[in-house]
Amino acid sequence: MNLTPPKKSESTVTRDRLLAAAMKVFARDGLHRATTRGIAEEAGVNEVTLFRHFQNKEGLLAAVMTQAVAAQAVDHLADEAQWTGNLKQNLLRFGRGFYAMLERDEAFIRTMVGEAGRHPEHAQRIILEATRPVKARFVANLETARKAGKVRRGIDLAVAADAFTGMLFGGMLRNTAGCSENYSAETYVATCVEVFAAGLAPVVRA
Amino acid sequence: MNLTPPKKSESTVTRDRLLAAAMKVFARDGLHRATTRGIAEEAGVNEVTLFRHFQNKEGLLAAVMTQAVAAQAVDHLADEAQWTGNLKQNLLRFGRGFYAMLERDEAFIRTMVGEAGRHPEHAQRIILEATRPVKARFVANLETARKAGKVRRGIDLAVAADAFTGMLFGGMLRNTAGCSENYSAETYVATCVEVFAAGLAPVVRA
DNA sequence: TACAGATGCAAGTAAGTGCTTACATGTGAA
DNA sequence: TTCACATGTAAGCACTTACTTGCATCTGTA
Repeated sequence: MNLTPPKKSESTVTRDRLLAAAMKVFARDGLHRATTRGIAEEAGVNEVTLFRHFQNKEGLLAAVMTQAVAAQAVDHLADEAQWTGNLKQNLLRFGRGFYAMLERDEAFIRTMVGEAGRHPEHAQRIILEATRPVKARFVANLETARKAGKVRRGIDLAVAADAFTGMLFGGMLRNTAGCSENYSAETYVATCVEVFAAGLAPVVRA
Repeated sequence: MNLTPPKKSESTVTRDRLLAAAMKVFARDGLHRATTRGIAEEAGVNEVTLFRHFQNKEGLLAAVMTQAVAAQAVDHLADEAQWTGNLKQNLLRFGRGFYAMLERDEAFIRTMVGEAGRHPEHAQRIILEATRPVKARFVANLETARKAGKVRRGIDLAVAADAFTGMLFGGMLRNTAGCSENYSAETYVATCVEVFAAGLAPVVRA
């Protein structure tokens, strides 16, 4: 059997198309329901070519995961250069951007959540690597705000940051499932920011 | 037909064992990966018996969903009888109970999240029916607290309630995936409560 | 031109899947 | 006993899936 992966520049085009198609089909149909035939068809490529590039379906999945991490690139969301003015405005801008990103990748995120129990190491790596830089900057910005006296003490800001993103995350899953009654996604994000900002605000003493 | 069958027939026992096994295997392997053979084996029942009770795999899934809603029964979590004392303590008790429930049903919840895009009507129904009573009471309690002057105005408490549970939900998904660094689930819940309670607290004027 | 790597195409294999059919066994009630 | 009913056993069908093999075709380069 010939296992040597092709590695010329022309083949990388095919490889990329396969990766994009796999990402799409995996997200749409789930990891198990997705078929190599369907992925090859989506890529406009022969199924055999798929196996020539990635030895098997699992290899393809691993490549998709690895690429997905690099493709996220949402660092700008927490860019400290933009973190001026009052805390609430910053949280609102960050929250909106973060939520929009979650909504855009909803399908893929859902399958990741569902399959995380079956592929713990993959899921853990992808989540950590994809969110680490954003989270680090977000936390740093919160701590800067604290030094400026805009955030009270007594709260672990790393945990609070997870609480904030988790709030948006859980809300997005609920909203996109059609389980939010009588309010929009924007309302949800705004409420999250309102409560979170007030929750971090320094205590006013009479 | 016979109107009074108080005796639990043998058939009902088999049916319940199949439902329990299906719930377990669906949660463990995912809806598609789960096989009728595997479910029957888990139930200690012949595969043919499965098809005699539920016409097909989809019928079994529907029955599992229907039963899952009834099996939740976590209304007590937001029981107003317990909502005395200060708001933060109540939120902490509610939050801990809610989070524990999420953690207990993690596997099933994950597959539901993952499959929600493929079974929108089922997922929506199960989420709404399972969470509606809890949410209704939770919101009612928050509004009672507001009337007592413990919660500020200008916030839609129904949305805020979703934000709180969403925060716990998102955190549970992250924690159980091993993506929370350096802190425990209890710390997470406590931080959520700390921030949320402060976020709802009335504004103190100097 | 000659060659090598990348792809397409046709066909097939082994395994697994949902689901069915036919028949035998046990049990409780009339 | 007799009989209906729930279940077990064995076998199989029609289909899908991951993956393989062999060979033809194209394309860029030396």
